[in-house]
Amino acid sequence: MKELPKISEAEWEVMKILWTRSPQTGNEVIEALEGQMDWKPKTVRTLISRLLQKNAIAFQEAGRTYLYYPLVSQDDYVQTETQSFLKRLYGGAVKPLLVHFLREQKLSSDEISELKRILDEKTEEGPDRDRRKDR
Amino acid sequence: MKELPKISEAEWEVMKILWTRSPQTGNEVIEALEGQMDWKPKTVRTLISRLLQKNAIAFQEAGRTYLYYPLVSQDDYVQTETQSFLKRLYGGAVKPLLVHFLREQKLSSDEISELKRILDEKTEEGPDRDRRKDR
DNA sequence: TCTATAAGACTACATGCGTAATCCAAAAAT
DNA sequence: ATTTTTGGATTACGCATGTAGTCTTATAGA
Repeated sequence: MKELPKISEAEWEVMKILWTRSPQTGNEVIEALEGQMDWKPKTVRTLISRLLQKNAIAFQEAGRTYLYYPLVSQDDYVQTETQSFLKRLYGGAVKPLLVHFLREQKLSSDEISELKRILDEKTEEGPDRDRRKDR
Repeated sequence: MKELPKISEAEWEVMKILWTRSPQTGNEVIEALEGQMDWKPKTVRTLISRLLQKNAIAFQEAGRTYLYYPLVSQDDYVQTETQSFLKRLYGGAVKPLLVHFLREQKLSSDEISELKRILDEKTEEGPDRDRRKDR
């Protein structure tokens, strides 16, 4: 697995914009964030520059301006971040977190059904079979 | 809910030590982290000082030295951090995270059973009842 | 009693981050 | 052709963080 660049919280907002649609010009990104983040345009451009340096995004030139697009997938990111989050707070153990959430969170009956269904699938699959290679 | 001080990653390691046992002297904390974190003693003391400033911990004087203890509970912390993590990565929606984990993670059959049991409890409880006051 | 030690206080310094402003060159407007 | 505008590049600056080192003062040892 390649090294994913560290994306800060503010940078993350920019990434989200580019993940939902890309490529986009700087101005488009700025507009998309407007009203939502209360950042000056220059601030957004700074974030874009930093994401470029980190190789989290890239651009194609389109005449006088650039069209930016992500180089890392949101999925990879969420995956990695979640992993390190878990490690930090729950010592890497997933179950305590799951228990915590299943207990604490409001879930609709539909959601509960869906979760149960997923658990059922896992049961059938054979819970203790060697699944090392399955992803 | 009171404002929890922000605890950095390095500081978190110190907190973990104090959460598992307290109060402890600086040296005890330093020893506890030794071999585990590869920090110079002074580094640990800096972290302790910062945690003091942030009111994350406090101390009682014990003769020539201090006995440190946490002022915030690990539970509160994990709770808050998890909340903001979720908001950041999953837009606050718990279900996608649960789905993600139930799918991706290795869980033993025992664990699966336990999770199902918890879901069953929630079902009985009446999924859409107003549970605002239940914690 | 004088001195060495060591705990805690204070200082240090590079890097990352949030939050921009200024500079520069090319395109657009006049 | 000259001026204005505007994207993008560069620079700014304070605070947090990781990672310590130095200073000070009160005990513990000689």
